[in-house]
Amino acid sequence: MLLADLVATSQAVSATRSRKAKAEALASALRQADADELETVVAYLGGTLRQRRTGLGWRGLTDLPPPAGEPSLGVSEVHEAFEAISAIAGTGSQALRRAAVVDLFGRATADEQAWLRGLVTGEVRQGALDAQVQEAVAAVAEVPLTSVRRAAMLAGSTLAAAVAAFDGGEQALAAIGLEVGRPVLPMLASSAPDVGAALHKMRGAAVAIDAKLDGIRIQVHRDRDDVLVVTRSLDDITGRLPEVVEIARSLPAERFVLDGEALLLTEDGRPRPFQETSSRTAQAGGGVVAPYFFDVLHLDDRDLLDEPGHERLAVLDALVPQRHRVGRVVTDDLATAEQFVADTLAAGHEGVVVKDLAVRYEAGRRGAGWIKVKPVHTLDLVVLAVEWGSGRRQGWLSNIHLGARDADGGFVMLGKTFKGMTDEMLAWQTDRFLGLETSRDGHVVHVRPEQVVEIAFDGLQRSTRYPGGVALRFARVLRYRDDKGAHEADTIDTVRAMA
DNA sequence: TTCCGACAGTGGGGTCGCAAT
DNA sequence: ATTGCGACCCCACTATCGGAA
Repeated sequence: MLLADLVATSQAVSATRSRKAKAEALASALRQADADELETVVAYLGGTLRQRRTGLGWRGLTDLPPPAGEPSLGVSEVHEAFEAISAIAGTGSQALRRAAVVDLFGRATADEQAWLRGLVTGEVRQGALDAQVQEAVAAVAEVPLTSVRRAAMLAGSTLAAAVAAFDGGEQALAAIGLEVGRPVLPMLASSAPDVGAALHKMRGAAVAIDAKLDGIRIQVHRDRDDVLVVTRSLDDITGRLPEVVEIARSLPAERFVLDGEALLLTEDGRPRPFQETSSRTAQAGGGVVAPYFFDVLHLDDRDLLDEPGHERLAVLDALVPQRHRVGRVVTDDLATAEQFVADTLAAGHEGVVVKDLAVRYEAGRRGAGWIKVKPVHTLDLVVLAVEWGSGRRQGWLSNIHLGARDADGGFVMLGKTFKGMTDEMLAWQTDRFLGLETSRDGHVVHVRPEQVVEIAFDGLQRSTRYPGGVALRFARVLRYRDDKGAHEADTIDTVRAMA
């Protein structure tokens, strides 16, 4: 199969908004693929390379050679080229990598170059990724979609599920189960503004409320002496968390899979800021990053994924000592729930996760069974500049620069945000900020600091990037405030007092 | 007919290691 | 020694489609 066929498919997928039509287009490309190139085709249709890291990014793909006039590259040929490039990563030979890139891209047409660049940077943007590919795989292999999805979650890979579906059909898919030592996509939580709303969504069902720790999500597999620790994206970080490995080995069982959070604590048991856990997790030394578990997926040849939450928690409590579990309360009473939230926040944690005790462990899903609740802070800030958007925001001013007032009438930048804007707001702010424009610098439009915006955020973090030494975490727009002038915006002193 | 779950897209700040300067 | 890039950690939010209610 030619790369050009894949690029044409991707263009057809982009051209329609119908998800069914997208899946149809993906399926017809799958039907054309030879058996020996199927894995590459599945990966590429889903917008991902088969290599975890290539050392290439947007910068490494500027200054490309002139494109070829006619398409000639085969799909497998492209995969082999990226294999070679990936092998160079880590050897330190930039010149070799550059030569390989020039060779590959020099054989690609202009369309193919652009598409390959998107593939490398993860910006294929065809309105279809894993989920649509799974749909196409199910259609072509003539197996139920639910079987493909389930296998993909349990194998931690759509590619593995696709291979099973094509090789052995529904039987092969069904044979993919939870395997100790093979990471599973973690279950995720949806969110609610407060515990009252979360409990309401549970419709009176019995719930467990867990403390939400602000660390690194970990999945820990142990098979006798073998321990594997992976992150939310299933990266292996076993070597960086020796304390977690030790604790896993100390638990009274031979084989298990645990879900939890790794977190750096101070001597007195207070959680350290996320930045410190992150730093300590990226290297060794400098304090103990301990695990705090909240779920168990497998214990000594017993799969627990399909057991209800209350059953899994009973197993967890029997396996893991309390000092390595997250704080938890089981209740259906709002006042008890609110008290637990207050206590958890007072202990320095990020928030809570409300969990329906009846639901199974839905690997890879952001289900309604788990709902996170975190407190939100707000500030009235002034827009200092705006950036032109890309993709569906092309032609709109999108990403806004935020500043707090300082003592001598100036402003201190605290970060940027593009979140929380409706299309209507994007249209309005494009017009508004062009009216306030003072100068341009690349894709940045500087404006007179007159527009006040109410910003929600999760907290403040230490910053070396911004002049005030602090930055907003997860900033998003709530609304523009036309009832306030810039002189009434919050000050950097107010911000520092919050930190 | 309306509602809502799941997806994809659009980017944010911070951390590290590594190579080029 | 400093800087820029790539790869991952943590993410929130809106628009949209299509099946569920």
